[in-house]
Amino acid sequence: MPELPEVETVRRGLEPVMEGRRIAHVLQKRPDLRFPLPENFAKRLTGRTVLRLERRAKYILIYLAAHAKGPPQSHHPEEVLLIHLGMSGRFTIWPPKQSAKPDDKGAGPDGAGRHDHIVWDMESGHKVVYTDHRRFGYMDLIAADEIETCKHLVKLGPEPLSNHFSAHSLQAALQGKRTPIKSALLDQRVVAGLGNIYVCEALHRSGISPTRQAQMVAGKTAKPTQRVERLTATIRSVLQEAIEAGGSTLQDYAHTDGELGYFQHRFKVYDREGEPCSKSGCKGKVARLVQSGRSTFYCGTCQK
DNA sequence: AAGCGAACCTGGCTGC
DNA sequence: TGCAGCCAGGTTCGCT
Repeated sequence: MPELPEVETVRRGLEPVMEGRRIAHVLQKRPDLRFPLPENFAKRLTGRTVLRLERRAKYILIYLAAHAKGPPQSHHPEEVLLIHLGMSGRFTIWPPKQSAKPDDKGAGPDGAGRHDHIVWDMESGHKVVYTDHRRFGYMDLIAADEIETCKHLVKLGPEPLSNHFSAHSLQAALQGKRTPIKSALLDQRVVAGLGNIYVCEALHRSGISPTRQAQMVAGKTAKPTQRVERLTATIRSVLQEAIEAGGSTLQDYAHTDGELGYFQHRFKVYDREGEPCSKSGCKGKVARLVQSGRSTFYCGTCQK
């Protein structure tokens, strides 16, 4: 599920519980997620203070202080805990002393749920539980001065909400690509953080057919085409609006069950096969097709 | 070299 | 109710 807006929402949800706080205890229930967890993973996190939480594309980056507070321990360098949520990774925050029962998705306050894999006990008494039933998620520990060049991040394209992403950069990235624009936008080297949902949404909003070849969207000159201009703007607005929608769900997370990131707002085309197109004035209806093994939802009438 | 399908793993839903 | 088959929001690998 998690694309850039969901990952950002999770990051914001973890921040108040983790930033500036110490990890008092780590429970690691299995040696691997998608990949093996780092050597001595639990030990290396225990006692470390979280400096700040950042996000790059779909990765959460948790910066850990160089030295543990309290009793002297080994002198760790400053490190970054890098987290990818895969398809089904999620975090749940359990406030201190809550004697809650496991929720209906199998997560429990003590990490007792069937797919609860990692539990961080913060010094404040909060528990942060990582649950991932498909186990496509992963975590790694990277020296802070190597984070930008580490294997996970080094090939990523521009961050879509930053100044590094522009009609000009997108134009250049799409040129010469014969693959459909839908597939090109899923390529994290072209622009980082989009997934299947937001690619469908951005293409719909910009009126571009998902089957159009990337190189035909971009044209041959350095000057961005109108389609690329529109696409750049809609990628930004679709993501920005989704982050705002996610932010509003965070405000009452304490109200609910502490689960982060799973705001379900309805999308304009995604998963709406057969419904009328929502674009004003358009009489088309939403169709579904499969491109490189993934569902694409689009309107054949207003997307050209 | 680019681009596509399969694989990774588990669970939920649909239809017979 | 049971069960086979299909589907899932991501990434990587291996083949053409």
